[in-house]
Amino acid sequence: MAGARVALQTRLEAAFSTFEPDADPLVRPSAHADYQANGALPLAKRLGRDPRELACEIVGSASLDDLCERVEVSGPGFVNLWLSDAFLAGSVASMAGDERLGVATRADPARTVVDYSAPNVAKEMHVGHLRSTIIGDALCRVLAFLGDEVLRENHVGDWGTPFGMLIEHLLDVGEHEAADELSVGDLDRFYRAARASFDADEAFRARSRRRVVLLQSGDEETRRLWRLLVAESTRYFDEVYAKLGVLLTPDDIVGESFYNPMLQGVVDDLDALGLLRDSEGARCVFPPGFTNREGEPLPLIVQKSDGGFGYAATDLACIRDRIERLGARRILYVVGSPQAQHLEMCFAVARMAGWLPEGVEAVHVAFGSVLGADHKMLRSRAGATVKLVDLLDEAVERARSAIAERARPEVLAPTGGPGLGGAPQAAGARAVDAHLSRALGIGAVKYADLSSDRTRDYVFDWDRMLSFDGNTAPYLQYAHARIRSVFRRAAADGLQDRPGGPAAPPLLEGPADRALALALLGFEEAVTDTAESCAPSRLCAYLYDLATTFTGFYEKSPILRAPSAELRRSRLLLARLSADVLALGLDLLGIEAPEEM
RNA sequence: GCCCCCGUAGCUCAGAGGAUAGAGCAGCGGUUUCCUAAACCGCGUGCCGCAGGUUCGAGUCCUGCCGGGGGCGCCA
Repeated sequence: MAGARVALQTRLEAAFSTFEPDADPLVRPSAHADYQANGALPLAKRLGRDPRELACEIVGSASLDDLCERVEVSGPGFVNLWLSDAFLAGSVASMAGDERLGVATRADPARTVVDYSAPNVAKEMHVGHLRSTIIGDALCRVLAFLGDEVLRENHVGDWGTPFGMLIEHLLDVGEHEAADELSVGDLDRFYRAARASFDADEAFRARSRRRVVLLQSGDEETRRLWRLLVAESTRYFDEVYAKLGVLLTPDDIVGESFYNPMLQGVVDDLDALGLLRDSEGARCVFPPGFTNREGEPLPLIVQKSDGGFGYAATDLACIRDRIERLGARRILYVVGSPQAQHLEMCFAVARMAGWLPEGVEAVHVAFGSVLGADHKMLRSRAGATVKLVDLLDEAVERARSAIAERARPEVLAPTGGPGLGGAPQAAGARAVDAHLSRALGIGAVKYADLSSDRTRDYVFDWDRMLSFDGNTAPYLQYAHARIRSVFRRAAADGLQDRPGGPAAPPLLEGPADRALALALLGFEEAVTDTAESCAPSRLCAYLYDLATTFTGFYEKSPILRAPSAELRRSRLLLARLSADVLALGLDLLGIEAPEEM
């Protein structure tokens, strides 16, 4: 089944094509009708016809009778379309009878690599990793739901010159002590201490440089120490991912070290293709169209003047590997916008080398920075970068206290009472279900990130994201929980909302019921649109619109107290489907939808 | 200096070349014998940064400027 807009578009395309092949009817949601088609105006211009007259002819030749109850040409040549209740109700019924809620899988699923998160070994995860992780994870879920074969790739920074320093520091601290420190998650302290030794101590610097050489040359003991750093960090990342509730697992990690053996081949092959040039001792490719501050061609440095490989070499090896070995047809890089030029250059060079062939897409899914209330890059009060775990813990804590302040008694966990081994509670504090706090707090952080246009910077604001009003996770979660509560009540009253077999169409009496049906039918397009634009904010906007439309329905159309049994059944169907769409939509964003709040 | 992104209500943000530019917050006022009031309803706002251009039609596309952010050779 297709969404309502797509159905109208398809029918009108047939009518338009008799006047001009491939003319686009431009069907859009409308304030003046259910939908409007704007395509007659530009077509009339092209054909040199009177637009209103042409619109009337098109409407006359279009077969819309089974979809629309009313079609009207308006103004200079807009075509206003009102769906028939029969079509609306039938579409809702078939959506309700479908496990995928009417969202078809793609006709041409693509093997898609999603490169996201990318923390660094032995370094703290900070808010910069937050956006990549959240956005990338939502895209993975949406694409997988649409049937794409999604390969999650966590391009962890686990290689390079800093590892000489880190390993030497590891030895200074002692392996076991260092492992403890790393697993506790105080990675900044570890890294800073290593850095401090490196900056202050000439002997340490010399050791570090020797250690890098040992690491590169495959010295077994050095490799063992390196693996120790990687393993402890991986465990730490995994804890953060569990806290965040994202799909990433240790199996998704393909660190920079993985590409190390391929780097010489990248350089050699670029050389053989005649793309390499020496510049100030470095070996570079100069893709056309990129210039530096003097207006001279800008190099992509693949091999540094000291013989080491630059990160560009790794990124090129990576693109190559993803296409040749993994068979990717699409690669999404969920990486901050500052890296736009670097990625564009890598893509350009990969195309020049033939590694990124026609028909394979490499996309920079760029995102802006997280800003504090002062509109500057988000920092802690002390001015340091904000640790991601601290931020997540604060989110859960803030959600917990918001719930304790306002929640109804039944969602508060039973208090264990003193002396039962639980932590003593502050005076007046009420115990709150930990899972609910987590669902709300983490959901709020994720939704705040996903709901705004990812290319823009966004202002991080606890009060706004945790508000139960406006375009927030708690609002959507509440809308969902409230619907579920209707069904708990229905069950308690012995009402069965879902008889076996396919659902009978709803009745759609009254504007609120009808508006809800119309909103529900927009789900498929919201999902496909999100996938196509790699913009989770589209799905957020849809879900918020659905939730507000449902709320209008909830206020105006009594469900359990509907005047007739038939109307009650109809409204239960609409309510059930609304809750299911909200839950599935939130799930595609990686956000939990608690049954009760 | 060059390149990229962004400028929409007091604030945070939506806006698919289409009709009268929309939400939420904040402010004021209302709604609970009623399925979750963590909700809902009502009330006001706009030189869509500025100036040109393309178009039947521009917040949306193009050019220039102004303002903010970022990038611009061996860090990733």
